Amino acid sequence: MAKVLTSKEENYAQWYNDLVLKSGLAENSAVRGCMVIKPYGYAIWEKMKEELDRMFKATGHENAYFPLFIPKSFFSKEAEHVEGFAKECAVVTHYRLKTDEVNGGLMVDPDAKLEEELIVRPTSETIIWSTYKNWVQSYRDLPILINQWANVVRWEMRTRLFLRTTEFLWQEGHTAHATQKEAEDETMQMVNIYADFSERFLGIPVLVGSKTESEKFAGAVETLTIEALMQDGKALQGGTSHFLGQNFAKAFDVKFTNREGKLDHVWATSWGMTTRMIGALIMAHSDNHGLVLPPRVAPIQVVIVPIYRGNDELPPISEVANKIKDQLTTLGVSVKFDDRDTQKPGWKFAEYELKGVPVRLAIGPRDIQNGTVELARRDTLEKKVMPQEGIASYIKNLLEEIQEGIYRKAFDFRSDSTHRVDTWDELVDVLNNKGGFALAHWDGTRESEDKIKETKATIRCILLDAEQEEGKCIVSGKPSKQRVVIAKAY
RNA sequence: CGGGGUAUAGCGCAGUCCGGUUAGCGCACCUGCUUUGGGAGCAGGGGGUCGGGAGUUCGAAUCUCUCUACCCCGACCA
Repeated sequence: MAKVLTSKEENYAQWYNDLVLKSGLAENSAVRGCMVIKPYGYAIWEKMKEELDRMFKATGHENAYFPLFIPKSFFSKEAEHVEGFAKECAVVTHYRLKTDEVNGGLMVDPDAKLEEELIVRPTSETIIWSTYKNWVQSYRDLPILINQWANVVRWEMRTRLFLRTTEFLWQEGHTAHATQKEAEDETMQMVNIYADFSERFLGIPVLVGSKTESEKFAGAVETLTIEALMQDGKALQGGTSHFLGQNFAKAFDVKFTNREGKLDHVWATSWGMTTRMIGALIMAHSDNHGLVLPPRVAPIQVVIVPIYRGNDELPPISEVANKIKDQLTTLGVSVKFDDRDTQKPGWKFAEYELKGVPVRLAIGPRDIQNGTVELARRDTLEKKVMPQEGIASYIKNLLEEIQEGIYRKAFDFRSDSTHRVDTWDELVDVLNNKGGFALAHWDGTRESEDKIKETKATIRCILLDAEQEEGKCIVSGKPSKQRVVIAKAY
């Protein structure tokens, strides 16, 4: 096979980039740091969206939409929030262009300067909480359980396709509650939804934990996260779910009368997952032949490739192919019959491998004679000849098996890449030589955390379900009750 | 924002040091024939303001100045 991808072993970052481009998921655009998501990549996003949306609605959330622009003054209301986002905001200062009489072309009309600049949202807490203020007077108005599908802009220094782009797509949930407990439960519920989605749908095992003080969301009391492990041993933060306490309610003066007739500030959460998860999906499962997509997110689950010479051989093949396609469609499987005569079979095999289609069927004259098809699995690259009879239900089951197999493989990789370390030297050894997650005792101080950061790794999270054990901080030697997860990350 | 690099056909590159025919090569594209069970072969063909601007020169992809864009490495981040 012609080599179109740089191998993972040769250069992992290059492999990733090649893969995104060659498989047709996305490409860089004319705009710095912004990508074009191509149809195949967008189809994956639509699948993810569809499933997440279903999960949100099943837990009582509704979709709404808030403005792209946020008045600058809104940002200054929550101190930590400003601090966190001010450095990466795109700002609208004018509302009109005019012809440049001197240099030709267009120029910003200096007479069209805005009274107050508008920020292109990097996240919507501020505009949403300024709105919620008008929606809440009584505990009867609570909870508010809203999600929005949107694009946001963060002016990052360096960008990478899907992993970090200036503009990205995401969903952001913003809920308001009458009690602390209810908001905390919501925060927990949503991080668990992300974990479930990631594992069951994307086939990516995740650790669920809380962020340290220094790593949490700007303006949050607590940030819960899901952390996944990529094949190069680096961690990637998936979704995050924030317990915002009463911070935003206080900043935007959102008060309500509770059951006891007393005035109180509303309790808040926010949670989000982004197109970055497509990057995680790619890096978690794919190989040197291309993407490996779990069946549940694959836009095409089965592709049928006819093999024929001359137009006489095609009709009987098409007949069988269409029959199998219909059977699969009835079972809810998405199928593409690629009968283009502009590409050869070998070309198509390579192409669908690159695109990560889970199951490929090849049907040629031999199969017509014998009543068979050739079935190839993308995840294991196994091929075998199967009878046409009963192939649809076989594939239906096989897709489940593949979904499970992909998850299992990622899970085993993570297990093999998770190391308990008890000394500083062991930590450095894991980070520099082995990669993956290091589980280590930490004394909970900022000083020790900063020391860990000098290795270029960070504390990814404090596991929610970690076992309690006596230990000593690998930095300070001070006592610690449980281990935290340390890794280099994207 | 610091350090390094790049800009020549849709993509990837050579040519630039040392100025001089009509700016090449691979892939892709188009036409024809032969092919089709793992990215086909042969023949023919199309496609370029050499990133923009200014300068030096008889002559600039090549030298000088300038602007712009992008990439890589760091600090920031989902």
